Amino acid sequence: ENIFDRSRMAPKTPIKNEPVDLSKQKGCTPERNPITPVKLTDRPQPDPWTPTANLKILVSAASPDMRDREKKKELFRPIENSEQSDTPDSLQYDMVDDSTVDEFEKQRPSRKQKSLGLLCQKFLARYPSYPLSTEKTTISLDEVASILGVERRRIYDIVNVLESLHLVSRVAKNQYCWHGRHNLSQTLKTLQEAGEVQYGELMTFQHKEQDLDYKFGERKKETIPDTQDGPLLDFSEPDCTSASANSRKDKSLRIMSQKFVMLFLVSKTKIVTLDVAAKILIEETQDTVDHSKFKTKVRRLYDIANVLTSLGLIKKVHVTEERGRKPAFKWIGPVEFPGETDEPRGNNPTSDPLPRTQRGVCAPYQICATGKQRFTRHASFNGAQPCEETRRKVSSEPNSPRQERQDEYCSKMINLAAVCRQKIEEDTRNPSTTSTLSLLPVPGDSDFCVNPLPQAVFPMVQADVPNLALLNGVSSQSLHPSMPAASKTEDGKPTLLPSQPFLCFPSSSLFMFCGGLQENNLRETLPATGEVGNRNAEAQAAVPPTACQKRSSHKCTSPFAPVDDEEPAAKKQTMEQRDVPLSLVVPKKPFESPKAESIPGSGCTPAVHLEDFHLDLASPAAPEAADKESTKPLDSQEQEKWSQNNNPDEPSPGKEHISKENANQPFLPQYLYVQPTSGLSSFNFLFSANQAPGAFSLAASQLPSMSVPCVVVPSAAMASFPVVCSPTVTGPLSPVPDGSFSAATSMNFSVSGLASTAPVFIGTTAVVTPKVSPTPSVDPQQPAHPTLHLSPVLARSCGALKLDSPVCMGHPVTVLKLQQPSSTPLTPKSIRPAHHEAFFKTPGSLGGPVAWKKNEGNQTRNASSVQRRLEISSTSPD
DNA sequence: CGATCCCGCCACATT
DNA sequence: AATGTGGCGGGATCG
Repeated sequence: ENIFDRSRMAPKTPIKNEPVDLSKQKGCTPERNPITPVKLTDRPQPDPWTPTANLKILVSAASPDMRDREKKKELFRPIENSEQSDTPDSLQYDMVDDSTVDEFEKQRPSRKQKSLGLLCQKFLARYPSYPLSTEKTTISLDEVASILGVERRRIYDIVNVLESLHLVSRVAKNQYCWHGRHNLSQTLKTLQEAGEVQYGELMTFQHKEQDLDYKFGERKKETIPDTQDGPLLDFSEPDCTSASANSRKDKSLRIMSQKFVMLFLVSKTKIVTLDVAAKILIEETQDTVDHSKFKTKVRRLYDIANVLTSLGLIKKVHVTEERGRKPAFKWIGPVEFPGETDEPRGNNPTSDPLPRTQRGVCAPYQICATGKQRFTRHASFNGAQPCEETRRKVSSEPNSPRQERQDEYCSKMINLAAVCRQKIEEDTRNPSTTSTLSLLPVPGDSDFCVNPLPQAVFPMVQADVPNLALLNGVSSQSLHPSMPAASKTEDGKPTLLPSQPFLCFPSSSLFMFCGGLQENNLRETLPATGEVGNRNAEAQAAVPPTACQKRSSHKCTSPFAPVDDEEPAAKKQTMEQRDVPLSLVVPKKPFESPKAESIPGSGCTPAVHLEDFHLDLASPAAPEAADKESTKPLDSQEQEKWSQNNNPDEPSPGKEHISKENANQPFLPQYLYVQPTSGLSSFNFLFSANQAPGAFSLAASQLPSMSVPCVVVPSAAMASFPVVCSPTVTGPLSPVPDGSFSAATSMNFSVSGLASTAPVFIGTTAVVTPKVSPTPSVDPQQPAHPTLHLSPVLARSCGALKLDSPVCMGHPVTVLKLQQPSSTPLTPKSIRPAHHEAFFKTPGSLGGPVAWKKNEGNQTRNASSVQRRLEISSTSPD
């Protein structure tokens, strides 16, 4: 019976009758040419076309499932088919199915069948990924909607996302022009650049939010205003802006989509959790508060993610945390965008793939090519903003400025940090998942957007708290104890990253460092490992190669020394190039690297990585360790550079300031420092801010590597220490080998200085999985990739550390031991239990713990995760 | 029960 | 005013 109906229906009438979508769609389309389909509903359809029709209706009404099945079937059809032919055919199929269906009832694919992702696939199947330039394909929304059998609304969802990536552009009223992926890389590149910049802003916002939240209204300052501008503007972008016309509406989906993509591109790890993304995206909303809002954002993100997934740009993964697993998405699309530097952004008509003309309209969506322009507005930052160019050039830039920015910058950093952390956490949680972040890998290019700004940051922070910083990771430990070891692998394996320079911060405050990791570094790291391993065996934590901090370097300088500003651009550049990885040194002793040991190393690879982040905290006594690290000589050159830059800074200021509150000096801009809130005081995190999207694909993909470098510094200790930055730098470009060494060296370097004090450095460990390494990235020597992976450090261990001395972590570095390790009792509790909270807080948040708590309550989300970990870590320590 | 996310109301934009 | 767009969130479904 059904069959009949359908057959008939299809051709003839549209489905009015049926409530069911299916029918409508199919049937309708044809008739409806007029584009917008009217709702079926409109007509209530009294008469059933056929007897069967009635049945159908009944059925559908009765059992949604049934309907679903039908739909499913439709869906099932090969996409290709679906295109045109479908319509009619589909009916048939359905019919057939129906009969069978009953049987199948169980299945009821329904919902899934209707998923946006599937719909998107069908949609995409209709058009060539790389259409000939000559042909322009126009897409009629109505047509597509009818063909695909969905409401137009759904098509908008898809198209909006595609438009954000410039795969399509809107030409007119129901018309879109299909561009295909020709420009995708450019777009991504642009987004990446813009992302760096923007993020900062966003991040800021977040801070605010947090702060705000818990605080009473103290909003901090200025920030607020910015918020708005920031993000949105970007999109609006420079060129296109023209129209600012688009009003606000533009925003959402399209912008959200771009931002979401940016997050991926910016993050070292290519993984972004939904909640993190939502938070970031909410930025605008300073309020955040609403839970509902968050929910809504997440919903939208799912929509976007579905489309991106269909495009093959991301994939779903889960990051397991202590609490549970969190949904996350991993970027699987291209990471680097070679060639085109700044391509002509949309501006050039010529190049621009998209038809600019229309653009006016589109414009908003477009991304600003480079963030630069946008920056203008950011200018406030002070020129700091480095667009890519700037960054790159950093040298040119005057860094100095910035105080103002600092704040902003800081905030940004923080945000990033938060993000990173989460990622890390995530990774840690589920090592298995893979999710890791790959941080390091930042490509040389990756610059840190922020960098420039940074200097100021520190000052703000200051709060200080005492103790150490932790990394999350902890939880992971609990999960897999073994893990830790892995990270280390100490054996020197690759894990360590050689290159990173260290930073030490005294004070409690958090700092952000930025280090870009460069590829080179990464690579380098590998080689280094051996050395590293030597040093400390495990310890090595420090070494994370990757970190490149180009910027950081200068930043560092600036911060430290008042001088910063002065820095010669040139230096900066150099520095940048070199990136210094930060390495943190942690007190080594403790660990014996339980982890490492435990893990035989390589074996664990992936998992390990995840865990990676552990910090060693073991003994305060670190100095020795430091020494070890230091052992290696870096490339002199690089070091020198650093030294130049850094040195000045470091020496003096670091210590003091930090210790104090002043902190004006921002160290490395590149990293984020998170000041502990009162509660947490103990930990400080540093995250590399760098976007470094560049990370190339790591081989790792499999592995989750985190790129994020995190550093935790115990505040207390810090004071005593001078800041050390190891400039490890390896030239980014440079020679690989050097790199490795350099890293090491850097470490050494720092150490030496520190040693006396016995500061601790913590490096995030970058663990590389041996296996992983395979990615041949470049030179064999540089197994680098692997290096990329950082291992998260465990917080607890940190905790321990903090006690004694300050710790510095270099993000790229691997941390060596982390947690658990035997010796260290990591348990934080002993150390300072209270503090964890602070962890992620933004500097602003300094406020007492209390405030913090509030936050939790309110926004659990933001902080919560981190905090949780912390807590957990503390508790869990194994 | 949390994660997903379909569905479509309805406001705002455009014609 | 009609129609195009698309924000938004209830609530169903999945896992």
